[in-house]
Amino acid sequence: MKEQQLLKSFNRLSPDKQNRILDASIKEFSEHGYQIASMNRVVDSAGIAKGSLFNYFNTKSSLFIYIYGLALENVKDYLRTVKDKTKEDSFFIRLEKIMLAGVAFIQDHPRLSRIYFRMLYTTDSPHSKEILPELRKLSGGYLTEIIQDGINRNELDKNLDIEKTVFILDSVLNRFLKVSHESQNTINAKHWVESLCRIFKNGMAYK
Amino acid sequence: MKEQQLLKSFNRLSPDKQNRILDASIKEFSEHGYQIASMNRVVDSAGIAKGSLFNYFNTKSSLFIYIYGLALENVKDYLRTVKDKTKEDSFFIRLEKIMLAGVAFIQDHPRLSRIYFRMLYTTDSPHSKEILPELRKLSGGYLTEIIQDGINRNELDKNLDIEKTVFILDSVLNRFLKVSHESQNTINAKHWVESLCRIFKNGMAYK
Amino acid sequence: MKEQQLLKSFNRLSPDKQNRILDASIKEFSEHGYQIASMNRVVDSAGIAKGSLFNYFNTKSSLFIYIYGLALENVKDYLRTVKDKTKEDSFFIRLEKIMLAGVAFIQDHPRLSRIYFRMLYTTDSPHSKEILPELRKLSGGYLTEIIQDGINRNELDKNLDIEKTVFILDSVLNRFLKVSHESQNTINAKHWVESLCRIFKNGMAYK
Amino acid sequence: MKEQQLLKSFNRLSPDKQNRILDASIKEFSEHGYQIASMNRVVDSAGIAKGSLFNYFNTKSSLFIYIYGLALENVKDYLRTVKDKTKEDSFFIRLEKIMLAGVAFIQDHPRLSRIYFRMLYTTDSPHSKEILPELRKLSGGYLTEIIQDGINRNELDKNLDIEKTVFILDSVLNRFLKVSHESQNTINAKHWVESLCRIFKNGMAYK
DNA sequence: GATGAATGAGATTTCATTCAT
DNA sequence: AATGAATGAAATCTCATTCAT
Repeated sequence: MKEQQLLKSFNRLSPDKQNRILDASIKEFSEHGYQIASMNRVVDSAGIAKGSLFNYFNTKSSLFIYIYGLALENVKDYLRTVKDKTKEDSFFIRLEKIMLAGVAFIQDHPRLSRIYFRMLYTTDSPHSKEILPELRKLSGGYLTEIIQDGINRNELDKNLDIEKTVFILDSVLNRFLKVSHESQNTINAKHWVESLCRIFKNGMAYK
Repeated sequence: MKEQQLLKSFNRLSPDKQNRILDASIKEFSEHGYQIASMNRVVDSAGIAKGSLFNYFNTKSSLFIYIYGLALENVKDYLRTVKDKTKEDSFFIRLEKIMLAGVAFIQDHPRLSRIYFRMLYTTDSPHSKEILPELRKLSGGYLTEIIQDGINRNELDKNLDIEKTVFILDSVLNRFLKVSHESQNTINAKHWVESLCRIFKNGMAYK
Repeated sequence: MKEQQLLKSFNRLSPDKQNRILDASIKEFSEHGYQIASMNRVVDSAGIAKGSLFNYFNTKSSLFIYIYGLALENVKDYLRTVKDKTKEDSFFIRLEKIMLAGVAFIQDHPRLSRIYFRMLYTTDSPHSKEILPELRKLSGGYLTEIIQDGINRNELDKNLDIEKTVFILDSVLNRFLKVSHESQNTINAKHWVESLCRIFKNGMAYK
Repeated sequence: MKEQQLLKSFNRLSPDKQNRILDASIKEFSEHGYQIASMNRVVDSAGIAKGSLFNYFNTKSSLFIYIYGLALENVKDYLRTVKDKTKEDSFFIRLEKIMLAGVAFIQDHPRLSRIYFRMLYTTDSPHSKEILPELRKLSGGYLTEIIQDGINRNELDKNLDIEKTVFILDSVLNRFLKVSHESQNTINAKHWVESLCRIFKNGMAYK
């Protein structure tokens, strides 16, 4: 309830001020991670008083959680959108489109992406113990649905161990997006995606 | 040369003291990562004077690099050993054994493993810009050799795109070991490994 | 701009607190010079928290520069005042008055004087490479004007090498003031000044 | 007696080692002054054990005093030599030669010169309270003799106030040498010396 | 005589948070 | 609601000196 009130307080600010604060916070957390991020730098770069920031967000931790929530909302939106858009595609085409949409998302939201990747790979944030499983469950559930669709349409092997298949796709997808993020999209994404999906489809064994 | 002298200085210490310092440092870096790791805590937990630690390692950064080097040596040893031991095995058997050996390594060296995983996934360490590619090259080269062996023996598809295959195996392997590390080996590793390799072998498509 | 803000921050303090901080800083820098001066001692002697001092002045260096600026302003004021007051005097009378006014200045501002002398003679301060020439130019320009006045009024030798004359007067003046400062004004300033000026006037040669 | 023993201990070292230590010490004190000079850097740069340096010189302070004594001996030698060499010259010629010899000394011994100038102008060394008057007395006595010679030969005004004349010459001489030292001898020393001496000789007044 | 490991005080600076105005 | 002064703990690192070997 208190928290609610605080956010109300933040939400009542002028959009311009809200944006300055969000920009500064996203920048800070994406560049430094949670622990090293500095509230001092946030207020300096947002051009507000130090006390004000603590009026809107009681603690550094709660500011972070707010920012993290934003990043998560964005990711969820993207996942939902791309799922809907590819409803009619066959499984492997759909997978390709999902991966390429991820690359595009990273290009459009580099700093939010960085926060998202940090959450996936570090443990220095508040609630990180709860966040990581939450994220894994999110992408796991998502891929499970896609795979189930593929099975239902007779595009995937009926005897597939779904849990392991999800694991493989999730691992490769995340790593691919991370590399794409780190390399600042200089790789040929389309070619990579096609090659990876071909291997998923056919396996590696000699035929 | 100066560096050499410093390490000499550390190496001249009694093995007991060396171990106390290494234990404390590994613990600190594995629990907190580079930036948050505290030299104060290291000296407290090693039971030495603050000045002494800085006599052995000029800076926090150089202590970290030393510890990182240790972790890397251990990983390299393990990789070499398991490759030699599995020379005669067919590709997918070999892959299974490598993965299971990784799980065993993590059980035996939980803190070094954590440092290794940190290096793979964070960017807050000195030289991390150089370290990550170095590690990727290490595991990439390793897997390339294993795959090439498999192709030479007609166990793998001759038309495989090796680079992408390495990418897939590396992603899944790392993620699997990371999960195994995080879950403290409570999962059924053998079952997982078999299932994952079966999918690698056969692919996901309906037949 | 940031600097501006910081000074604002300091200027907003109560005059009493400002003075305690200035007193403590001037004392510290005048007694120890820049490098040995200790921010710890400053906060202790000013009776403020360590963090506070760094709120007002980001760094030791910027505190020093502020204090140095104060000293410089005081010196410039004194120079301007005494020049105006002695407009009508003949050259050597004027010179005497300037020197005696310097002695008085030192008596009134012993610690600022010490900082000023430190800047003239040491190289351990930030920007000291730029400061020394700045100070030399200040006193050089000043003396040049005085001398030029003397020449215009036919009180000084028309063939004087002005640059060298400035050099001589500057050297002796500074040394005289420094000695006066070190001896805590126990010498007979008036007598010294008269004697020195007589030699300047007549030279040393046998006539 | 203890001190004596220590120096004996230092003097018994091989000339090579002595020189390495002296070089390192002179470098350190000339670059940093007494307080900032670091015994650690001295041993590093001399390539000896830390304990050894403290065997030869009990304390940082006594090392400094030894080095300072060296610088002083060098200066005294130079003063004696140039005085003897110019016995036959008339006063103002002699003065010119003394000044130019000073410039040459600085060129030959830049680091000892720096230590000497530091002693003249800073107060951060042990015994600096006693050292400064000692140095002033040294150069004062020296100039007094030279001036007295000039008076005896009827080259200088018999009514000169010797004390003040010494003061003027000492001030200008020191400042001139300091500037020469700082400018790394890029000024035209001969021209400066002649001009300065001409003014000393004739005075500044309109004739 | 030579060595260098050991020490702990002290240096500057950053930090999240509080609270009176 | 907004402000920014105040705080002291904690960070990394340097230092001259001692002393057992």
